[in-house]
Amino acid sequence: MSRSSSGAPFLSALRELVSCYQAFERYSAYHIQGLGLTPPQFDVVATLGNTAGMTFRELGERTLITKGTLTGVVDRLELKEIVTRQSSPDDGRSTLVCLTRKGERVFDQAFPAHVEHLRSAFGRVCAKELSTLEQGLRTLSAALTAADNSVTTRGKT
Amino acid sequence: MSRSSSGAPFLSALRELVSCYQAFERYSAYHIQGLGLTPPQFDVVATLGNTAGMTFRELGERTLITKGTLTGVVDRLELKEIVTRQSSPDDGRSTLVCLTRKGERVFDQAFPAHVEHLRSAFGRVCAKELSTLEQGLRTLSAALTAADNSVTTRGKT
DNA sequence: TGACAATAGTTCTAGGTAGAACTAAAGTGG
DNA sequence: CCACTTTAGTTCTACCTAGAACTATTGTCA
Repeated sequence: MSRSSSGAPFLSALRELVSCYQAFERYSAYHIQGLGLTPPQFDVVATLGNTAGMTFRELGERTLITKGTLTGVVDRLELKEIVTRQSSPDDGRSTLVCLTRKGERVFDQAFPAHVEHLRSAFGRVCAKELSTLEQGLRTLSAALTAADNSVTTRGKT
Repeated sequence: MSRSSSGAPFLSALRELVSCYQAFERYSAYHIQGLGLTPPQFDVVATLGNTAGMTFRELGERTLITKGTLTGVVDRLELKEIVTRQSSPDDGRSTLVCLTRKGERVFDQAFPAHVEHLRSAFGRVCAKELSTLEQGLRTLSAALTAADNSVTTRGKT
């Protein structure tokens, strides 16, 4: 999707979106890996922080990781003794994922440090510009979602 | 990286960046998979289109796919008879990747269709807003790159 | 020209990804 | 109460991913 010279003006905005996202991922992942976690693992730990645990379903909704993938991510966090699986008392189908004591320590140390890491990049952009950017992204997201709906619902009425 | 409520204002811009990118990926991938290709495979085909072929190195630079990954992507395109590997006449180390005749047909059919698919989403956003967005993304990319450099070069002077 | 460094691809490892098929446990409606 | 449907997780397949180690070739320079 990294097209170069081509006839359509919107493609250059698109290229910028992709490369900005990749720059963020790179920057973020660099720090997270220094903590001994992968980005999805960090995402799970950050989501479970300061909660009493949650089901796979809930965890998947918040992290945007699909359930099949989540099984593996939680497996590896369990091996590292950062989370545990506990069967839900009120629903025999669901499993609660909770931070262990060690997991809480990881969260308390890693989460603020990561936010600080991000701030040291985002802080270079003035607040006004950041909010304009956020608004533009919102508009584009909406356009993509709208276009997506009008394509994927073709004839499903 | 999909943090919810938290103390820092820049996190909401960040969330928007991630979800916008994901919306784009979803929208784009949906169409590409309808063509029987994966997004990286399409990226390779689109890059090779209207060229006489290029080396793995060049192809990797343009698609932002690292060489280890590229080997596998090209393997699968070769199985589908969309590209071929040819050893370079002037450098015994390098391999040229070229579209086959079938690959060219795929390109001619898929590439304009995909640009059109994208236009039907991006066209919903006015040109002015799109260009403001592009500028904001550029600024943020630069901030991320700058922050990245000042972190990864720690003491490497 | 002969050691040594750089470069091009491949291979291997560990992990993430979606989606489909599967199992078990709840709900639901007759 | 029993079939039927839905929901929760797991498993499986096929793919992408980076990065490190490896092979083969080429360039360098003394």
